[in-house]
Amino acid sequence: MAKLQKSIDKRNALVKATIELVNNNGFHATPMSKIAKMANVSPATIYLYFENKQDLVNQTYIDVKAEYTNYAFADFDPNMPIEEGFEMIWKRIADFKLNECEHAMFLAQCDNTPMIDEESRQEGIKHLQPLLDLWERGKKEGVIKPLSDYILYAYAINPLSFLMMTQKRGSFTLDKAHLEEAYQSAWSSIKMCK
Amino acid sequence: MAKLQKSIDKRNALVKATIELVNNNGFHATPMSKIAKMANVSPATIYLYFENKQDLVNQTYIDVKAEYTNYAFADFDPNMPIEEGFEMIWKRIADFKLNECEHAMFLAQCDNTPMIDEESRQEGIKHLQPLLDLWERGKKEGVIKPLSDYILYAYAINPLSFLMMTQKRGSFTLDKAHLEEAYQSAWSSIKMCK
DNA sequence: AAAAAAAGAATGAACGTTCATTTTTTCTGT
DNA sequence: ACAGAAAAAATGAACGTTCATTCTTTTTTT
Repeated sequence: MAKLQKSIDKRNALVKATIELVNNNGFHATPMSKIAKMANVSPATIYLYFENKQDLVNQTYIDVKAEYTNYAFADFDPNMPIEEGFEMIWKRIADFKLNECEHAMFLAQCDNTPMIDEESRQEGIKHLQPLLDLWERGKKEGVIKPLSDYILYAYAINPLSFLMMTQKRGSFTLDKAHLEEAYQSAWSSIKMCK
Repeated sequence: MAKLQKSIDKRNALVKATIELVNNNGFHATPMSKIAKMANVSPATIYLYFENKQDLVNQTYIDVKAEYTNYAFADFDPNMPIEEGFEMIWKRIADFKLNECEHAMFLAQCDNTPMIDEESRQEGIKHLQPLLDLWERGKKEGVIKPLSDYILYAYAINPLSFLMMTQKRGSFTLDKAHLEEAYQSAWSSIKMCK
């Protein structure tokens, strides 16, 4: 176990360094040598844990995506009432984007860039299923508008990425009150009107 | 004029090649030599038109951003009624993201990446003023929710970027009906409820 | 003929990756 | 429990390649 533990620590340090450097400099300006230095490791050691640079960034993406969805669904129970479940998930996602914003920024960069392999991208999407299931149920119950999942995501969830990004750029800070406003906008854009 | 024209043609070809290559391969995988080849120009010639690679990508960004806002506000008149003006701008933006989606994708990539200088980013934001002015007027008239411009943009405009991206990835196509639904979601997320 | 624009080849630096070696960990027999 | 052999992990230096940029020459325009 001691041996395995050490390996995991090193792998995590490499993933962490990748996130930080890609966030600050972009993929195009983060050489393996810098990643190694930041993780306190020799460049050659990276290749004991990852096949090559592409594999490192793919695996980092999948790791962070999994962390994101675990965080989002941590307290969620598929039997909850629709609105309650949605609010819980939405607020967990908002928390993630604000508290773990290094990780959220990394995902935003990956999602708009050809820097991740298509295969890893697909892998990352899978974990979102509970939210899609909730929407499906909501549509059947007549609580959620009968729109494509993509449109629902675009209006209910994706705006948080934009807000996180502008906040990170310093032009604007998202306080408690803003967050409640944003939640109301999100919910009202997907709920069935009475 | 012949000379000037020729120069402009060459500059445009370089900008166009940059957009196409960065879209398909990412900034990290588009060398100057490929840009030159695609523009039918020697690598050395790039440096007659641009200081260096960073300058080329900054200028490309500003060019595309200006094209975007020109397109968005082409038929807009600041004296229009709020809702009519918003609908016009929104639909022009939607058109741009669907018809000029190479350019829209390039902007999406730039906006979530540290590949553009902060100065050029600021330069690109300026042209959005007419929309902010419209919202300001809407808030005064009690037609638009009194929210921060960033939140309004996040819910009313930004979802289009996400939809364009997923459409480009082929998972989904945004038809006329979808577009009308999306517009209704956008408007209902920012309009004052009666 | 002079000036400007463009070209291809050249340059030095930086990159991703691998190689030969050293260090650390694990295993074995006593 | 422990010496020491075997295996595994880690390293720094080195390799070949590719890159952004520049230099010198050629071509085109004035």
